[in-house]
Amino acid sequence: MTSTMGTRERRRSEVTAALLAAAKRELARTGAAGLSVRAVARDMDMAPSALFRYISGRDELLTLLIVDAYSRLGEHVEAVERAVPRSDLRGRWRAIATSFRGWAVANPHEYALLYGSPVPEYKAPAERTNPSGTRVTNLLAALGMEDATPPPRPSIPHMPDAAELRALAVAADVPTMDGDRLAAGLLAWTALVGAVSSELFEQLGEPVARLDTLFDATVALGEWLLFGSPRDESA
Amino acid sequence: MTSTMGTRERRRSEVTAALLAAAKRELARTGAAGLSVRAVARDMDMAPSALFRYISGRDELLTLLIVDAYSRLGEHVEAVERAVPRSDLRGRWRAIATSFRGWAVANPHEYALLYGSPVPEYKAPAERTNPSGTRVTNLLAALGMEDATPPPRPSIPHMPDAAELRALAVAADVPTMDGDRLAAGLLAWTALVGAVSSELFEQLGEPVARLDTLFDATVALGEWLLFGSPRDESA
DNA sequence: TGTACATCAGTGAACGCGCGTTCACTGATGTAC
DNA sequence: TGTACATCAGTGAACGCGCGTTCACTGATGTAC
Repeated sequence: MTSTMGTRERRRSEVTAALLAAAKRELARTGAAGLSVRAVARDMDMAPSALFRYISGRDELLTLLIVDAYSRLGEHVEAVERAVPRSDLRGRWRAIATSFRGWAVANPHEYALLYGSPVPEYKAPAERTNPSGTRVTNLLAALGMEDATPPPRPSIPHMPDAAELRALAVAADVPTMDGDRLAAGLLAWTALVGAVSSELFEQLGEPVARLDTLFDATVALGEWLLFGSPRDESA
Repeated sequence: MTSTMGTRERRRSEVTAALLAAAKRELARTGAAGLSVRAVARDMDMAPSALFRYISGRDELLTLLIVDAYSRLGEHVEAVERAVPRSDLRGRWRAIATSFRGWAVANPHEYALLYGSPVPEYKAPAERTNPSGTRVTNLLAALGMEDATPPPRPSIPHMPDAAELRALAVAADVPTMDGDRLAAGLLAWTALVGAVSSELFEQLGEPVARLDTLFDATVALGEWLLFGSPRDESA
């Protein structure tokens, strides 16, 4: 009988959806640090106290927003990546990187919530944020696992030694991935985050405002880290 | 007669210093978003209204903190870099990168203020933050200018074409630097920021908590971007 | 050196504001018979 | 189908709080003669 919903049940899910929508509008307006229960209530034309029937407090509002943002980001990146032929590993990386940036630029406050400074006095509950929070990096991990060829790229000098990398692979939950490839993936990922954060948080100053070029270079760098020079493929 | 200061003048500079010190304590305690004039006054055992003799309002408090943080970061990185022999360009890069991270880890809230999400409703006045805000990147730029050898490293595939890079060099205020080197410097820089932000903002999840290894790899990557493989030097 | 006046630092009360959260309430929806 | 009671959603007033900023004030420091 879950197909027919009573008035109450239907209304409850409607209000829950409206609450999330209003919270997202508020987030886009003021950013995470300024988010307030009362402002969300105002946006919904409801009494502030009413929201406590749906959330336990301000912290849960933040958690809701984080989970939603991770989910929408994951959805977006997955969809773009899915459109690339499975065998085109390099293209899949490029799709991940560019769609990640695209979403961030379109949703700057959400991006800041996920990848910017932590909100003071708030600690996200890992058991709720983890499932959606790892979707993008999971795509990267899958890429690394599918690439069956032995590490093809010239080793970066002074790369941490194999033992440490093996320990890292185990710790990162991909114990069968070889260490070099894992390190390459993590490097590509942090470089990507750094490029997007630098762009969005406006740290590079006006001169470098048009960053498409720099971003292209970041994508190329990641591709090289993951798969080596294209020339190497024929070899 | 600037050598002798009257009671007023001396007291004024004492209080100004105490104000900055108190603001820094508050920043370390609550983070930038929660910073308040009243809390700083409380820390100084003064009436909140008294502070308005020294600052124009909350925004100036933030500006003061930003300038101070950039200055101390710059001081720290410059000091460490200065201790490396001028001819050891690779060592100078490594000194910049590791001391940058070291300062960030020791001063997480300051780092977040400079390189994390922007504070909502606050726009830093560029004319005040620029001089100190560019000290670290200036060190990098100097490094690039001193390295007289032609771009020694294997070109990263799909690197943006020369014309775009030339435009970027002009825009970035180092018109005489060749484009490849500039792109390499910017990549190394954003990768560094990404590695440090990922670590400090705890985005990589518990498993990868011990990140020394990953950071070493980031430094190695930057070195390779800037100077190529060590083998190339003999060639 | 002494006096009269001007400048300035710091106080304390007050302003209006928005915040998170609690609580007794009313009216509508659901359930048992 | 109709009635009696239970459950639940939403209201509105209230709580105590911290915030930024203004303002009239007092008492100390500096200046002119």
